Amino acid sequence: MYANFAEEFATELINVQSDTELSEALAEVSRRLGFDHFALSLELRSGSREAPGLLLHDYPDEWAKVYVTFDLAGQDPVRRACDKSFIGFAWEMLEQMIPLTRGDRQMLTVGKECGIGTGYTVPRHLPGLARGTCTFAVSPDKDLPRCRLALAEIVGTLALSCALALGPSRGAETVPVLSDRQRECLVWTARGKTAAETAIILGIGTETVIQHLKMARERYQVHCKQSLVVAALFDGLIGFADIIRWRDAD
Amino acid sequence: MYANFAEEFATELINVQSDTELSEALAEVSRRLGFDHFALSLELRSGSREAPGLLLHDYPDEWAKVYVTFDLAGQDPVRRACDKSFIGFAWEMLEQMIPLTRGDRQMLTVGKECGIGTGYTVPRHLPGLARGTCTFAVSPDKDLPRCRLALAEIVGTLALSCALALGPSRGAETVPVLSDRQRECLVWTARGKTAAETAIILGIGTETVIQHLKMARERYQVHCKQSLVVAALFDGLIGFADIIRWRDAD
DNA sequence: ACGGACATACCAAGAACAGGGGATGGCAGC
DNA sequence: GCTGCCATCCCCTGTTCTTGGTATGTCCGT
Repeated sequence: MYANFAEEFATELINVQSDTELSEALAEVSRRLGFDHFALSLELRSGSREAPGLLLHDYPDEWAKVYVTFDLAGQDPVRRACDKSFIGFAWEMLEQMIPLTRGDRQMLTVGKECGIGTGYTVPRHLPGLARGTCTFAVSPDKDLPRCRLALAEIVGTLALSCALALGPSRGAETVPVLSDRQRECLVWTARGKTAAETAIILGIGTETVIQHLKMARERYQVHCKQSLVVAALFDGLIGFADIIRWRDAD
Repeated sequence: MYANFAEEFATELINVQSDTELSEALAEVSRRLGFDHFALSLELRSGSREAPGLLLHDYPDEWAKVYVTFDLAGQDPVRRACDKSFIGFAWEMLEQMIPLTRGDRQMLTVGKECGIGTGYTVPRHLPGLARGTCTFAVSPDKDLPRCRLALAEIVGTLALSCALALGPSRGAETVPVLSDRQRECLVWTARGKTAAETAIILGIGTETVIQHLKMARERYQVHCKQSLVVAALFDGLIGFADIIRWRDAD
């Protein structure tokens, strides 16, 4: 029976034309897989304004309200863990994936009180384009249907692909391009060097370094170092490996 | 059978300790799925220096040699398509995903001549950390085993996860733990807010924000904001999702 | 009940940076 | 030859950060 499950769902998704249809399909399939709730979120990075993204779920109203009003998305440990894994993960694994603060634990507890026990979240990223998650959750008193997690992985991936296809046709993506020198300055900055230190390292003037960083900030339309570093990291212009190794060496 | 296959493979991977073992496991599983070849590549983010990463495959020598000597990786249409999809794709879909140049088509033709007919590639990204693909291919005269593509998706994902785990052993490291308040300040800082702005947002004094950041820097043993943000991002204490959305909103 | 971790608040000196100007030379494309 | 982009350097003003302190009250676990 499971053999065809994924294909069935895939076929179903081909005909999906709207958010609502996708939502209904997901609701049904999550029940059939033995879950009580689903949540799909897709954030598109369109350079422009229009609110890019999609959030479909059938979480209890209470939880949804709490989540939105307190802007818990900004401190959701599940979302953070999504940046660490290629594959879906059960929430029990969170502790092994990322450090949990007290607030994180409390958040999970509040979730339980609102009817979300534990879950399995499928993370997907497209650098510079989109990031998405698809979560399947069960009520507090229940366990995850372990033998269906592989299916959940597939179903989640399919749903996210579908959501992506539903989104705005991605056109002129303007990923800022930095010059080599700008990038070099940026890397050293990310490594924690000051402009003056960077200047010595690169053998140029302090002012020049500041100028490069200034121009880099302009291109990324941010106005401070932190944001610049974060943006460049996210776009893949620089990578952690470029930086982290230098943490003990400096 | 479906569910078990994936779990079997997953169980097998848990015991994998080295590249070679992973390679062998992949070779075997790809045969069982009805493919003739596999290729797994994992690039860990480091723009420069030694290329840290992993390439496992059992492609014909001829093709491997051509691919490497002409540095075809830089112009591989399959790799380009990987930046467009959450889910694995059959190479027949390439045209619908990205524009194919003449060179691209030629490359696919040469591949065929070397014994690689068509394939299914599973792409995965982790912003700032890694980028990986797992491909299952068949000989020129054969078709993809359509009904096993869902399994290939799972198997590919598992293999990539395994490869990632094999990589930089971020094992018994003492990851600094920040208090919730410290983390909040950190998040707003990463979003590009100054201490004063953060203070207003959190409804506390500017000096207090500075104090929190001070203590956070101490715990991470860094002495500037950028490094703090980078370190926290790398450790997963904060995630890109916490930050990026706020780039246009500020 | 006590120590420890946390949140809050303040002070002060000096370094570093953001944002605003200009200015020069090199090099590629049209 | 002009234009545009890049790299380099310089100045200035005001703001923000870093780093070193001190101090109070709360909450939690043992």
